[in-house]
Amino acid sequence: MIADPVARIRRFNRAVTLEVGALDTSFLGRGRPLGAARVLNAIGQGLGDVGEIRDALQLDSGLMSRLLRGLEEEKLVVTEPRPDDARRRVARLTSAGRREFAAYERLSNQRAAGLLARHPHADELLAAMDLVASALGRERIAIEEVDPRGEAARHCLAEYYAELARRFEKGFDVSLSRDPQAKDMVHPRGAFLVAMSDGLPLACVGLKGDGGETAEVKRLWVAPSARGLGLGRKLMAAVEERARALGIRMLRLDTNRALPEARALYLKSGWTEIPRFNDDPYADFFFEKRVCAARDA
Amino acid sequence: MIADPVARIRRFNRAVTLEVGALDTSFLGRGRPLGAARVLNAIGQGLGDVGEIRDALQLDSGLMSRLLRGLEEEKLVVTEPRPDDARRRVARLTSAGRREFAAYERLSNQRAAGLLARHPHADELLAAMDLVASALGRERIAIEEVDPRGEAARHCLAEYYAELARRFEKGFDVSLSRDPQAKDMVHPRGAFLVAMSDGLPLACVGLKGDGGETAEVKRLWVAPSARGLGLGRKLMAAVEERARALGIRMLRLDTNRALPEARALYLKSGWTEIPRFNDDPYADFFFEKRVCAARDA
DNA sequence: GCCATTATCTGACCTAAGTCAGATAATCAT
DNA sequence: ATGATTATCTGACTTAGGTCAGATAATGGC
Repeated sequence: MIADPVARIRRFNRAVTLEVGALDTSFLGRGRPLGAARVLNAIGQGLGDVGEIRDALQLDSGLMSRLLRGLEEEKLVVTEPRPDDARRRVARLTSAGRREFAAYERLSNQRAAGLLARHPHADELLAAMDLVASALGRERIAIEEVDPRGEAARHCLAEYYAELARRFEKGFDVSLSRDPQAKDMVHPRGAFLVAMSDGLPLACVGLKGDGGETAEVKRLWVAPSARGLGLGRKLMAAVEERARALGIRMLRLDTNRALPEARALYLKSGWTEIPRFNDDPYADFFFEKRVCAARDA
Repeated sequence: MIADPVARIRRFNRAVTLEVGALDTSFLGRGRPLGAARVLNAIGQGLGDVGEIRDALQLDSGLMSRLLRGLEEEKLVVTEPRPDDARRRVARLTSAGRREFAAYERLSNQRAAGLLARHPHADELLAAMDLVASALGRERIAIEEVDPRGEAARHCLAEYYAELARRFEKGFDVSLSRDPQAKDMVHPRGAFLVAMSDGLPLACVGLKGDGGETAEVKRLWVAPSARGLGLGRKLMAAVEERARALGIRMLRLDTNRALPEARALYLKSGWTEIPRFNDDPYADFFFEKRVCAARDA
């Protein structure tokens, strides 16, 4: 009873409400109501269109308008009609606005850093926070196609290689593996997909093509804090879809015996085991799947 | 940069604000503003004194008074002066109030249960939530003396035995260990202390005495989600203090080689290793510490 | 018994947030 | 060109939450 799951969630809610409540009122620490601070923050994050901000913050149009007027009176923001459609207006920060936005950012960062400094095992705390945030925000996870040399992809790949090094019996050295060139994983030969959750990349998969009708699926990885959310399955479906759009007819992949959950996923989602098709020292199992085929035929 | 700890904490804050914000407005789901719902909830939790509620919810006395009048008008609450001091008033729920309180409880429980049901690895999510809640609430962890047969103690001991079974090479069977009688761990022979964090017991330790000047420290355990917060050290200090108050002059304990962190704690906090003093099959190391001695002498 | 203290309540007032019905002006479809 | 649609703004109004200066009444110390 005392460890009743529901009671534990409610304890979590109380703990977090206290902490996050303090965070909200810290916005008031700069003498501006929360609503105005939120709008300033949204503009600082890069939102410009008034309608966009309104949607993002779920504000009534009247309220939005007034908050914007207030920020204009403070000379933190200027608005102007959009050249291509003069009904819409775009807002941007003045230099004073940028200073003020930076001050809010600093405050938030200080609070977060303070929390970390107070906790002796910051790594575990962060991992737990990631897990909770991913679970709570699972409806807001979006699959995006990104540049495999960009920040999000590099983050995923670094975590992926580190995990292989931990899990493979003999460790993992990326230079021994058949490392695909990044240019084989960008349009129009291939693609690189990541699952983004509020700015944090949680999972990735690469599609490596050579311009022909066959391509290879590589680098499937899901962050430990996001396992169980079905991201592997979603990414595999997305990469198949992407391959179909690129005119690819046959997909292949290889995997290692130290990754049983990956093999289970492939078996479960329509892949067929085939004989070895390369000499990668880390590859133990080989699969293929035809795309563009009639469904369930 | 993308995995910058501060950015990750802020992502956590955003995810949780959305979830907890929805929770707050769900209080509005019963047509009552948040303030009134909070007061009703506080009374339902057992707070009676008006001043106590005011302190707990951090409300201005004027606002508190008005919220209470509102609940009285709704016939959910009655207040009366306290017999021993007629300046103070106590509030309690009417039967309609109890029904309303129960409805809020049901709503909260449903929300929590819904969250669990949506997540495939509920255990890990709960463990992560416990860890975050314990870290955020570390200033609000209190050490209490409890009955070793009570709910909090039984919860700790069950977790403790389960952990020993996992970590000992040959498993753990409590019947083989020299299990102290509960009556040896209550006043005036001994004590049982738990560290409580908002209703959840996070750690425990027992002091087993026989009425003489020597006693034994047993059953030191810290929940995995609370390790690194210094609770082990705090409990050992508290149990020493408690022993001193009971007139005990010498403490002893034994521990197993599979628990290196416990041994390190004893070595670090002034315990002396001594020869085996019992035939417990699970004991590998033995320590003693003199209490009532001059500090650092 | 008297006075300072304490707990609660009341009235006056304020700000933040949000709602809603038009007003205004630009754009789109025909 | 004209009427419907769209984006934003303005004014009037409401509710929630909160502050503050006394009012009221009970208590405790002397």
